[in-house]
Amino acid sequence: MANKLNPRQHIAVHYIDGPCLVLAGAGSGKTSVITRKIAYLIQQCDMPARHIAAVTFTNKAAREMKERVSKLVNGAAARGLTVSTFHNLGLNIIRRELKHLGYKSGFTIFDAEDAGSLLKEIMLKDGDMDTDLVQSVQNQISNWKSGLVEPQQALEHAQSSGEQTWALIYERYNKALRAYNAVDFDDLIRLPSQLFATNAEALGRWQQRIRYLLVDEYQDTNSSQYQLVKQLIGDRGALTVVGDDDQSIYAWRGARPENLSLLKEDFPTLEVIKLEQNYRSTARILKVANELIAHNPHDFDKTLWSDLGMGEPLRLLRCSTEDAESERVATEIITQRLRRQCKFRDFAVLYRGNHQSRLLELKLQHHQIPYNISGGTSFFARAEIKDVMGYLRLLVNPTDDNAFLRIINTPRRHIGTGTLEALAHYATDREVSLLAACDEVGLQTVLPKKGLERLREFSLWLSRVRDNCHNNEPVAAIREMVEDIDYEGWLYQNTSSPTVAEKRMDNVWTLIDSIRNSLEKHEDETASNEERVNQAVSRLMLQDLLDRQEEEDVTDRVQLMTLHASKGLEFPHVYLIGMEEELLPHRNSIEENNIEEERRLTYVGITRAQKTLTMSLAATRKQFGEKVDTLASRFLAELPDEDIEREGFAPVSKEQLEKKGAETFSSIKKLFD
DNA sequence: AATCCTGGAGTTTTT
DNA sequence: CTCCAGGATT
Repeated sequence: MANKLNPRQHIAVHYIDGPCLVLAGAGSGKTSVITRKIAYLIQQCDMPARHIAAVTFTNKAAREMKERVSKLVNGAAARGLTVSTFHNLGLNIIRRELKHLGYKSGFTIFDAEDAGSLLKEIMLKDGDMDTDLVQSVQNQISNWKSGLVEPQQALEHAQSSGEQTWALIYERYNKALRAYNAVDFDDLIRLPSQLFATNAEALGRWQQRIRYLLVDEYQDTNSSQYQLVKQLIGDRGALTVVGDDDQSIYAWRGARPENLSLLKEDFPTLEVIKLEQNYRSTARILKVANELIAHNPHDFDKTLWSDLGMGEPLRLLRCSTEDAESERVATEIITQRLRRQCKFRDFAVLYRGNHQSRLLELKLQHHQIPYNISGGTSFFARAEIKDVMGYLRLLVNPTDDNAFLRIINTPRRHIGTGTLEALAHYATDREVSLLAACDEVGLQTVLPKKGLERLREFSLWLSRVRDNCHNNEPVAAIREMVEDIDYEGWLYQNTSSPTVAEKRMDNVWTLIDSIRNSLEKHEDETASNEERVNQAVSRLMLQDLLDRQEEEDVTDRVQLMTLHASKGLEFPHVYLIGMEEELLPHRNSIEENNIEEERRLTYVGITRAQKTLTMSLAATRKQFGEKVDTLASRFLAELPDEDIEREGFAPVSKEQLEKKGAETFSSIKKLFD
């Protein structure tokens, strides 16, 4: 958007005299404000780009922002600009301050799965606890970490012996991470913030480096992220944050929307600028959205408006069953596409829970409507990627036992559970890593010859790969490694069809290719091969360079996604399905009395629509096998009647509805024939 | 090691 | 109902 800024946007971009909060409603051009402000700082304020940092929550947002900045500022001037996720910024800080943090080069970043298995191990060994609780303990630890609670404090505040046990596990977990030279995702924020609290010199270095900070989606920050922001800013006030309290939908994973209000207290000179002009939706859609969200309490009042015209009324379809609902949406898309002369990609179907997509998929397939589901298994969660990453992680960090266990028998090396258990036992006793234990002399006393031989062979092989990687061309060494283990052959053997195996192998090459990219892009003459590979792998562990992969199917397809996944996106025609009590608002949220967040979720859904919005519900729905009568969502009652056309609210028999569906469909079929 | 059976649960998700 | 994990069975 190189177009003109509106007056409010203009103020937001040019205000640099102090901390600045931009309350940016949905579709009000917040990304423009951030990118234009970066350009303004560089071009008009002569601030070197390397002293500016912009922080977002997702890699995708960061990428998009980088692109938009580079269109505004010429490449040379933008050199050194930091646009990254919170986690990536944290990673960079940790990397630079390794020695002050007591970590060694080549540390590992544990993902949720790794962290979970580590916890499980701890709970089995030290606590003799029910492993069903692993998930809950993991959540609790994440909450503690993002809420800046140290194990010590957790222990002190424990109200029961149960809580005490959890706090102790938390402590052991942190110690174990250090032993593995590993950090988890929360540590990427927590450790820098901890360092800055205790080490004024380090803080000074980074305050020197970052002289202006911009934060996107501020309502999604958690306590430790806010802490980090405050530390970096100090008393200089060189801060712009952009956010929308009405779009806070991640409180359940630690986000603190009240961080927006806290800004006013922590920065008394805070300048608050509201962006209320919406460039996305019709006035009618905004009117409905405004009415809905007005039912939530507000610290900041905000009313979206647009000059895109009133637009069509919204529609609300009440179908007999969830089957009829999906069928209706599918046939609607066919008719509307023809009537409005638009593309499949102009339609999005939004829903509360992933399971709601299943029926929809069936119906869309049946009508041969191309669609795309966002979510599901990400590129990074794929087994083949985790396997190869396991090798890379072990290459970079020999103490990474999780990686060791993942790959020791992938492909098969005929090392049985008995051998591994003995190895693990030995390693725990000596307090060395599994890989290191393989080479210890004492091991032969506890292991059969064959098992020992195989372990030694593996260890020797890996150190050869490591040497090769450090002394020669790293990417070639990694390719050789993958060929050496005949991963391809293993894939073909262990996959149902050759085409699937081929695709998986493609993914592996993509992964290796992105390492090549990463090494080229971050060419650091001073760093050794080892250091460069370490850095590339740790970036990969944040799936930084990889998730663009998923975007390449932005062809002409209907978009299916959860309400959560839809945040930040927009579509000409939106279907919001399942507008029922217990679904939206979700049953659990009703129980937890968390209606406000559900209302915001609905608000996010409504404000995705540019031209038309159609909501739907089913009168009955199968729940865990049995048919249940549903209740219309309470949110529907909060919307203005005069802007919504209702259909299916007079008693309509199932036969009639089906007939209607069939009629629409056959009339369309004629058009095709 | 691979497969079958049983029981329990059943939101949202990024890094 | 449908999916998963984990145990039991082959």
